[in-house]
Amino acid sequence: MRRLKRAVEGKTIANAKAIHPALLRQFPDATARRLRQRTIDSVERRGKHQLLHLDNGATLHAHFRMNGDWLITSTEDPLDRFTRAFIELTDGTRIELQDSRALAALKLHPKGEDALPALGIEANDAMLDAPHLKSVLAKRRGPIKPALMDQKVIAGLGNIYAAEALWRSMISPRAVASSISLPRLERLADAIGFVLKSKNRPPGRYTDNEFRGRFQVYDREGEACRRCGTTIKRIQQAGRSTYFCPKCQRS
DNA sequence: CGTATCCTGACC
DNA sequence: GGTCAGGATACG
Repeated sequence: MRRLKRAVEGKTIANAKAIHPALLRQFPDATARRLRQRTIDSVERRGKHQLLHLDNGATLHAHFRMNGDWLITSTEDPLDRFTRAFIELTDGTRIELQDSRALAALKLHPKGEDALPALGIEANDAMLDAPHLKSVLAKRRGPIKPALMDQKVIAGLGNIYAAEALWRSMISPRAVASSISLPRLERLADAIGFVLKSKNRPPGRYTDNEFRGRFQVYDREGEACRRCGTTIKRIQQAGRSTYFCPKCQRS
């Protein structure tokens, strides 16, 4: 999002296009054409959502989902093999929505229309503390790990960092969300802040092989817990893999 | 609440 | 060929 911001803020769109059926459904040519000659006033992030605010009050909403990323290129460059949509600016900059699985969201919202779903507190907000967690988790019946990944509970936390935060705070991913004690929620809130700090996470994407194994539990099934040596386990929760240490993460 | 679904690619 | 993948949503 920061790279996007640097590349497009204050610039004017020359052309835009989706080039994959899944993207075209949400961003048809008629919509793409409406972006022409619009200036991008600002780029904003909310949770995992990116909002490009245009000079006519409309908002272009982008969400990478699983695999998405922005490629910043030039209009002279050939399109990347996995580019599913792109926006070209009048200065020759092109931003490509690179998304092999084509699961990303790209949608233009006219002025006045809400581009965002309901979202909880930002994962990196200093106001995210134990009392806040207590109140948003109070009426959840299920386990904590899926609750942490619910964007209405916390905006911006996903599968990796939910697992990392639970490992750091020594809380079982299966712990019932509503019945976690305040002291443990305090550890959890601190852990969320910690694991998201840039100095505590890999500088690249986790699939960039050189950055794997940089997590404490995520994707470490069968390896030794870095705290107690116990073998890291993988379970399924809400259809997603959860990695955790069965010994030092307690319910 | 969990599950199926949207997609394609990497890896076994 | 099967399994898994950083996410969200519609549905039961």
